[in-house]
Amino acid sequence: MKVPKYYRQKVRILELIEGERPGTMLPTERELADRFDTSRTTVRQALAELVAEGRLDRVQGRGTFVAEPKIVHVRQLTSFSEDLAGLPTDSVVLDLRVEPANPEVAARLGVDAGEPVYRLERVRRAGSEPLAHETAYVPGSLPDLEREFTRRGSLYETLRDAYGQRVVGADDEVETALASPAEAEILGTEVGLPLLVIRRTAWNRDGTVMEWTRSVFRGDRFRFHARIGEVPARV
Amino acid sequence: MKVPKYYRQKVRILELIEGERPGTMLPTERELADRFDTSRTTVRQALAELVAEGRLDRVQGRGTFVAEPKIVHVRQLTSFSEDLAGLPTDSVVLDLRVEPANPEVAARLGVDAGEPVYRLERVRRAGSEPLAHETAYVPGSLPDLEREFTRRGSLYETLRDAYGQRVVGADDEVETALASPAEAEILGTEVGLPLLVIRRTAWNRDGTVMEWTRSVFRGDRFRFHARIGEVPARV
DNA sequence: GGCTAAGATTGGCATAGACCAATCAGGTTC
DNA sequence: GAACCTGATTGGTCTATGCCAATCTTAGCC
Repeated sequence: MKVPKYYRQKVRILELIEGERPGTMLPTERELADRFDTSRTTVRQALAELVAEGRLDRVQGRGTFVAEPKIVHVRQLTSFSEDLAGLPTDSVVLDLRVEPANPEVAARLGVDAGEPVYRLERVRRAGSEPLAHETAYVPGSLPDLEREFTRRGSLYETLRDAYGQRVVGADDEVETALASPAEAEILGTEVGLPLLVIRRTAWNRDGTVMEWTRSVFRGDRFRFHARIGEVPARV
Repeated sequence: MKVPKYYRQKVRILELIEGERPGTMLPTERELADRFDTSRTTVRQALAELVAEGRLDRVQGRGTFVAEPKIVHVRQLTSFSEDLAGLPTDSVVLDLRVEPANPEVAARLGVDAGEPVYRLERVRRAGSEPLAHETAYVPGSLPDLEREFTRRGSLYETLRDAYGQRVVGADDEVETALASPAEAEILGTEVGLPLLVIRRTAWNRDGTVMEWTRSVFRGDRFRFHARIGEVPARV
């Protein structure tokens, strides 16, 4: 099995930070290159993967540091509630408006292209750091949505309490992607880092699609939980 | 918003392959660098991300080609059946043996460290390409497991039919990771490409943990489905 | 004491180039 | 005709280097 040279440096760096507390500073890139007798380019490739895995943080002008472990568990996949396990959460609305459905949105929502739909764009935060960028599309007529939603904060709660629409099922599609410059900016991460993209279609009792949402999560900071079937008797 | 130069080349390459059929060959890296008036290094960085996203395939000595779209949908997250949607599937057993539980496995299975557990290592294939590498740990005493399992092929089916143990619930943890040389070799992919790692804990009616499995999927080829709640009335 | 300017340090980005390894096409040899 | 060799082509890996941008430290000044 061929092991690239940068990968061996990666292993050595892992040994170096083994047991170190988050926030501990690593030697500079130039020093690591010197110490490992290789080029700075190769060292940077090793560091880049460790950053992508959430093991290190790099800050221009300051240095490279041991990162906090991935601790945030999201149970987005498992329930219809919109909150996270444990951490205090808030969500910042970037945009809420009505617009004509583009072909993809129309297909997902089961309406005609061009039909007006609500578009809600948010940034979810856990603690103080950005967690996800979400864009939700909702069909139908929801008078005063902005006011009702602002009052409650939760989309599902608003749909249920203000409009009598209850989500009873959903289909999630999960895949990996890489951060574009726009996504990197919103999520406070770097271009090219791995993301988790989740597309959710949710329906009510009639089988009518109530919502289609595309969520983008930082892959280096978060981990997802999905519980299916019966809850264990103990625990 | 800062857009790195390689990212602009990435967009240009996407335009270049827009509408091209899978298998179409791109210009060589040296030619792209020349045409875009940049260095081969920068072009390669753009190509690397497109490969990681599953848009391109690169083969040393042959060239760079438009990849098949991510078509394989896996519904691992949604059910206890072990098969995939659509494609013919098989699984190759790499190893099946009894070994003492290491601390992590013991904690997940709820047994003491050092206790003997079954360890089943497989490669799942969809069509002819490797899909996932799975290592399952099963506690308890399952006499003749190898024979029973070989006869049926499915672990859940074997546990149910041969040992009267039925899985009624599971907890999945999903996160991104990067391919190690060993994983890249098994999955037929490249070192450093994004993967999806799913760790499943499954229990029976008593709440006893029956299985703990770590699965590693290629992020560039596959997409996951999870259905929760009620199935829609129509569709 | 507090502000500012200058310099050093650190990571970020892009380049040019050398050499290796796999592949393929064409010619040669048997 | 089949097998083999050879050279050209293509992607794979690594190096060395230059300059930019953010940050921190220090010295100087008021």
